[in-house]
Amino acid sequence: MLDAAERAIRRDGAGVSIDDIAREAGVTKPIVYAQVGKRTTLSDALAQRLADRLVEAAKRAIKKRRTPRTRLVAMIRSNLETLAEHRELFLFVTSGSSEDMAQRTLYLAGQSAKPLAEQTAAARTATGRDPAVAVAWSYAIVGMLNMVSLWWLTESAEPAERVADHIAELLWSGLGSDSSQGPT
Amino acid sequence: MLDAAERAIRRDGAGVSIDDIAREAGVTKPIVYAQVGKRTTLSDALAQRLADRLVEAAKRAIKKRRTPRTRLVAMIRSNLETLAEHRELFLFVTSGSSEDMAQRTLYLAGQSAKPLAEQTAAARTATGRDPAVAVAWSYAIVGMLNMVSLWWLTESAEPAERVADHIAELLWSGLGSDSSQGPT
DNA sequence: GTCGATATCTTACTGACGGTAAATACTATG
DNA sequence: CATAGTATTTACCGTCAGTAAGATATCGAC
Repeated sequence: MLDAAERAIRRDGAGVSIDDIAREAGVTKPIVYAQVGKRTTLSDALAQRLADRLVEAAKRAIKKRRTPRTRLVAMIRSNLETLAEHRELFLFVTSGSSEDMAQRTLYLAGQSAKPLAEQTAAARTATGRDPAVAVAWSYAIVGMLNMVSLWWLTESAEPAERVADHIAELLWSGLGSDSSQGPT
Repeated sequence: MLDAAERAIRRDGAGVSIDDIAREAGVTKPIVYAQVGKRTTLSDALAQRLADRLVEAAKRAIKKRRTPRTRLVAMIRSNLETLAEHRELFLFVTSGSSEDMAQRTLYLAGQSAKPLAEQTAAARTATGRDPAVAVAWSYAIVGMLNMVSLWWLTESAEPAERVADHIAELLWSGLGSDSSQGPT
């Protein structure tokens, strides 16, 4: 059923109607409602699947790399490519009106961010630094990746590799690595 | 008229209907359509205003600071507080279904990001480094700020000051400042 | 095999909303 | 007062989320 929903989204775009999804699943609307609840519930479930895939792909991607820096590049690139593969699904789960979208976006972000946060907290604790930044950092990184992905998917012609390199440099070395610059 | 729309959004939330906006403006629906066009046009116009305010507030905030690093903290904090002040408006312009929301989110981001991008490019050119990263970095930073703001507005109880400090540290020094960590 | 009960699916409906066309009130000019 | 033209409203259409009532199938009892 969720698979059918994904097929319908892939075919008809993020603005697909429940009726379309039902048709794609070979049933009628009330069946969809009985199985997955209202639209927001469906979105939540699909967001969960997407988050799982992102985390899964990231894990697979960084397994081959050895240094933290190359792992970072691999993770970013994996994120770009996974979202490119599920473009409409990504738009579907991040759309939806008002309060609800905020909740779901945060949930999606939170799922992706949790591994990052745990590890960042552990690493900082291990080196005797404040782990309190971990949660904020995780959301920051996920938000960054989401926006960059959206931009890359929609407006950029650069290869994923290049974009991933750029973002990794920012994320790894920061703006301060050249001390003469900063926001004006 | 746009002011009335903002009042309606503030009062009734991001899911406000055009009829509500018209009522708030003391007119009827077709007048709204005649003056600002369809819902997406309205959203675009309000996104522009919000972007202007963000840039304006950021400029004001960093004027008092001297070092790049403190300017960065001030900019982030200004972003958090400005979006907190316009929470519902922020949710309104970043919602909306499907393809359309992507366009507008990118536009909003692009507006906020433009000053950042120009300056980053200039600074990097001045120090003999590749300025090609500038555009990607701008979107990255804006996405980061948006997500952190959303999280902070919705789920965090920490003061803006602390969050701004955390994010500034990430953005200024990067993940690599302690070389033992990195994504797993 | 037939009848009745229960679970399952579908058709049909409601309410809300975005967007627009037709109707109406208003104003200016002769 | 009449008429032309404009501003505004009322009334409408199509679409869609969500649900209730009706139809159909399944299964047990006799």
